[in-house]
Amino acid sequence: MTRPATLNANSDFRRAYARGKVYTNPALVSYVRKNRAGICRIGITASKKIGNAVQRNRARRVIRAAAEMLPEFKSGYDVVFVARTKTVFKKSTEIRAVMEQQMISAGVIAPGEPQES
RNA sequence: CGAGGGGAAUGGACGGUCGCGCAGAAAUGUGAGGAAAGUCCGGGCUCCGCAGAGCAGGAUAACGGCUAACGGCCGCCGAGGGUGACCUUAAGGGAAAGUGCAACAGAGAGAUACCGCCUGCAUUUUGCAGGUAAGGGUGGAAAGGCGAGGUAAGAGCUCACCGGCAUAACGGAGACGUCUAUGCCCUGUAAACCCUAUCCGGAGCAACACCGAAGGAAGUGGCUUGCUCGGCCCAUACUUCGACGGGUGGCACGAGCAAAGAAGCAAUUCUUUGCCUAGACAGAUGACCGUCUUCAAAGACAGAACCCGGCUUACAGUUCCGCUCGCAUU
RNA sequence: GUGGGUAUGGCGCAGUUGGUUAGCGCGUCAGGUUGUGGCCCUGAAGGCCGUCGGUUCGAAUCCGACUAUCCACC
Repeated sequence: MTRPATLNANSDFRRAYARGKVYTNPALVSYVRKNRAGICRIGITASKKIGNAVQRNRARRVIRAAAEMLPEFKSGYDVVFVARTKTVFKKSTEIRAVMEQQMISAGVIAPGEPQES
């Protein structure tokens, strides 16, 4: 998928945490919520618990690279990916497998679609 | 061969595919560090204010130099540590301006008489008065140390020697050193108050300027450093709400980088030539693969946020150049 | 970016113009009391005062560097 629109506002993140569906894994946590904008937006967070600035940047980049390897998301969803401590030590291909499974469960991507990469 | 000490460098290299920030019409170019970190100092820049003055407050502390400046660096002296190479230096102004403190122990902590010694009086063991800091004991520290003279016993009371401090002379650019002379109010503490010398206006790029919003609403005299004096603007001013909001600039050509030469022990400075090398605003570097180096292929510490000079702290592995000590051999 | 605070037994806190041996409450352990438990009484253990270094005769206290954590402002 191409690089989508990003979530910026704190209120959007709070809405996703409060009302979205949660999918957890030791390497990645995903919050999915429908929006009314008609487009798909993605937010990535890496808290101070992850580590220093290098490790937080690394976690964000790995998650972004994993998302770009997946097929196009259905429009009308806000997706928030939260990095965890183990995300830093994973490769993007490992994150992609976890993310694909979570997105299929959420119905954001259809199962069995051919992968772009 | 073993042990150690100093200085310098590197922080995998090259290439391919997909993707990202910035510049560009496009092709394409370019894209994190030695510490970008901590924010401990110093400066540039911007605004406030302004002929500003004083007090308060803060910082620094041998000497000479470098620098835009510094609490930094270089050189050098003193002190301390090490057999040595070398290292540390908040230990490096003033205790002889003044004040304070020195618990416990001890008789007594710049002030003294517990034991002791000596003298006198009373006198039986002893008691009282005076003198005394040589000896005992306490303590981290006890009148600078030690010897002689001297004395009733003693005492820098006097003298010689030694240490410390101050002044003078000589050498040195200076800190300082040397020997000599003279004097001495010779415990420690100034990371206790303090004194001396030097320096410091305040705030920070979320500064600041402009555009837009609605020149909308409410309130009040306000600004100038903590205080005082002095000064400035006066309702077109200031504060709050609107508004933890939007956009543009500030924003990268700079105390810049590289090479060569010159001055200097060095820090550093000068001259010439060449180069342009991140600029985001929720924030750009990721994924996969090949070759080489390697036992092994990335696995150290770590991500610019206005910009520089330092300091401090973190750091896997590797390389290079001097030096010291010990043992052995020639 | 700027400024400030805190760190002391398992927990919550005192103690900082330097002084001998660092206290308090709760908790823990042992004993007593009770038919048993609680309450209560008695006693004990548990601290290199966040780390490293310095000043001093002597540092939880003063000074410097570092670490962790909390807070405020623009």
